[in-house]
Amino acid sequence: MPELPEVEVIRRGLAKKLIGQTFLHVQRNDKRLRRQSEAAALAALCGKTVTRLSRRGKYLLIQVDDGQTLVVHLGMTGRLFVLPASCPLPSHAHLVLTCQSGQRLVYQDARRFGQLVLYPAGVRPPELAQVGLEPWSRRLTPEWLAQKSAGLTRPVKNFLLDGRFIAGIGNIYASEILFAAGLHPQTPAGRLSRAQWTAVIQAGRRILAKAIRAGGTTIANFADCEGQAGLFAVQLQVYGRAGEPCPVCAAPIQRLVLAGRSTFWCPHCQPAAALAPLRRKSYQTAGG
DNA sequence: CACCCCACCTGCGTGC
DNA sequence: TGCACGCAGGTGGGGT
Repeated sequence: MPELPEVEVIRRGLAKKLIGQTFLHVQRNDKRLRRQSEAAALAALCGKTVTRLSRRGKYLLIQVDDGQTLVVHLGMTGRLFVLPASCPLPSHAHLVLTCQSGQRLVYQDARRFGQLVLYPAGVRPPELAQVGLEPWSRRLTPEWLAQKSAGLTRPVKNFLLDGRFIAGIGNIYASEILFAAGLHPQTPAGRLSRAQWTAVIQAGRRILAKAIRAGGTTIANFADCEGQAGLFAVQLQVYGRAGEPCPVCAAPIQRLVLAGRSTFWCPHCQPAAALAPLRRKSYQTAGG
């Protein structure tokens, strides 16, 4: 689930159900997460009313009326959903917040790569300081990306996965965005032209927005308490499709591993020839 | 610095 | 049926 679109879909769904709800009971199991507050600290949510749900990159922020903020990260397998009182808890339910309506907010995470940290009022969560620009930020421009990537030789795929630059892009959408932008995933980040960065920004915004819209149909399943099985109805063009024909040109989709992560691309639509290192020079001096 | 590798976990699909 | 293995949507600490 957990790239920006999925977190945003969850945020919107939870906002409808949780804002104004008061937590009457806090239940935390003894399994460690990647980052966590102690169970005793989480108990401070008891009696507090949800005022706001926001998102920063892949982090979900649940704010309550005394100013505390529960910062949630879903890791690889984390899920957040609201269960009717009658529904049994699923396995790997690490945090259960019972509302005055009887509904329960559940954090479930099989692999436990996620985070549940409660910060007091006035404290700025330090992990958010590392989060880069939101994809729709006005500050996200081809010039900004050119500056940040100047001199970097790492593949542009790895650059997109580095949330300190653009926040929220994960392994699936990195491949999808580069396909839409017509860029070979191994292109050195520092060699992209201004036009290529523009294509990355535009493809990124379009694909992420489309995924959010598609994910909207998914959250309803959570509401109906059948959230276990195959969720995201996102139309993936290349991810996970090695050997299948490219939806644009029918060439077989290729798979390669970059920074230890599966990467999918079309050899015809994303030719390595797009490297064009010559074009970079004038652009680098111009773009700063 | 920049970059890569790997650990952190459980579950699922595949092939023997 | 059982088991070993590879793979999985993320992050960040540590090594090169």
